[in-house]
Amino acid sequence: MESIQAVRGMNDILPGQIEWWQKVERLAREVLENFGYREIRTPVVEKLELFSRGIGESTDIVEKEMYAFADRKGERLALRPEATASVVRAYIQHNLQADPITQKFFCLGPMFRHERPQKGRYRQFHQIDAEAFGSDDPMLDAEIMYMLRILLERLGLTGVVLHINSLGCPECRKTYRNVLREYLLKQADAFCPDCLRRRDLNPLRVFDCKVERCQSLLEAAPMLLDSICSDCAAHFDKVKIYLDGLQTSHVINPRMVRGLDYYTRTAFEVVTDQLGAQNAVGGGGRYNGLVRDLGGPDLPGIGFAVGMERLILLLQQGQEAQRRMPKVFLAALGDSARHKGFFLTQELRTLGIETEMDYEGRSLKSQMRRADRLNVGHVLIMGEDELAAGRIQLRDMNSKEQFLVPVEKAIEMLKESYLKTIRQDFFP
RNA sequence: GUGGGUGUAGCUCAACGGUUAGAGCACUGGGUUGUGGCCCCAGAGGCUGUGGGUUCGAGUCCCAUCACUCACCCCA
Repeated sequence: MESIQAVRGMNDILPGQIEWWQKVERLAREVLENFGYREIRTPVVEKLELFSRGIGESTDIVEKEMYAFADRKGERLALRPEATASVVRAYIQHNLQADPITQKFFCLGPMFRHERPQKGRYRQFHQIDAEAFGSDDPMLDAEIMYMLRILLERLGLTGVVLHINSLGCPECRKTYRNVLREYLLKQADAFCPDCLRRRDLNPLRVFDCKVERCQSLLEAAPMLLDSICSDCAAHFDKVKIYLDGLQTSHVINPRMVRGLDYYTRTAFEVVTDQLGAQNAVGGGGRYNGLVRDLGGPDLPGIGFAVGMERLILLLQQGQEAQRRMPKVFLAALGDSARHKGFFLTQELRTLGIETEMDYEGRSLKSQMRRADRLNVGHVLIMGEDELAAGRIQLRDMNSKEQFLVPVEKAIEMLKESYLKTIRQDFFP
C-alpha cells in the first residue's frame, strides 16, 4: 500500500521542533498583549472577493498565488494568503470601532500561497500578525515598529535591520507614478524584460529588481520619497523622530516597495541576509484606505506580519531546542508490581508530576536505560520485594542516591522536588 | 509558473552496470536472575521516492512523475 504524503509545501511540525513554536507563540502573546493588542482568530477560509478587493486585483498574490475554489454551492472561496484583510473584515462586521476596550488586534496562524516552495518559503506558512485601527498619528507608526523590535529582541533574534520608507498617499503616489513611468520610458531598451513589464503594471516594483544593470539605471531615477506631498513628508518626519526617541535604529530605504496595493505612507520591513533568497522576516505598513474600501468606516490602520518559519529558521541557527522530557520514570519488575506501578504513575501525573513508565514488561536494565535517555531526575523502582513491603526505591539519577521508602513518602518527596517548578510552567 | 541540483535503514552517508545493498549514530536483547551513562556481543530495521524503459543483468544508464533543495518571479 502506497503511503500518503503531506501536500507539497505544507509541513508537519514535530516534537523537537514544536518547542520553538511554543516559545515564539508564548513570547508573541506576552509582548503584543503588553502593548494593548488583543488576540483575534478569524477563519482560514474567506470569500475570494475579500482578498481581490483588499489586497489588490493586480498583485501577484491575488493573480496567481491564491488557493481559490468553489464550494458545493458554487460560492467562490479562498484560503487566506495573509491576515490583514480578514482582520479588517471582522473589525467591520462586528462594529469593533465602537469597542472601548481595544482597537488593536493580533492574530497567529497559517496562511496559504501557491508558490514554489524553498527555504523560508512554504505554501502553508504561519504569521504573527498585528493590526491597529483608528489613528493616523505617527506615534502609532513608531510604536508598532518599536513593538516589533522588542518582540524580536525578546526572542533573541540578532542581525536584522529595520528598513522604513514612506509610500505617500494615493494622491502623491499617482503623480509620482507618472513621473517614474516617463523616466523608465526614456531608456526603455536598457531595462530587463521583467522591469518593462513592471513599468506598465506597477512601476514602483522596478525598485525590487535584482538585476544590477537595472539597479544602476535606477540610481538616477526620481524617488517617491522625494516627491511625496508636504503632509506625508511631515508625517514621515515625525515617525522618524519618535523612532529615534525610542532608540530604535532603522535605515531609510527609499527603494523599498511592498507588494500589496493597500499600503499608504509608512512602510517597513525587517530584513536579514541569512535566509537564502528570502530577505524579509517581517513587514508591514499603514493602510489608511483599506477599512473604507472593504465597506467599513473611513478609518486609518496600520499593521505588520512576521513569518514564523523564517523567524524560527533564524533562531535555530546552531541551536538545539530544549525537548520536553518527563520528570520521573517508574520502573516495575513483574506483573503485580507493574499493575501497582501503573496506578502510581497515573496518580503522580494527576498531581502534576510528569511521569513515564514502561508498558512492555522489559528488563530493569532496559527501563533504566530508557529513564536515562529521557533525562528524568528520579526513577521509582518497584519489584516484588518492595511491593510486599508497601515500599518503593526512589533513585536520584544525578546523585545516584537511592532510598527504600514507603510509597506515600516517595510521593511526598517527588511533590517537594517537582511541584513548584511545574506550577511555574503552567502559570508563568 | 521557469531553470539547475539531489532522492539508498528513523538520522548522516557508502556501494566500478555484476553474488544476498553496507557503516556510524539511534532502536531492541544480552554480557549483571533487580539498577542508567562507558565498553563488548548479538538482533531488528530497505519494493534503493514512485512508475516505465534500455540491458543477459539497474541503487548505478534513459524518460516521466513526486518530494526536497538552490536560483528566477514574488513575498512572511
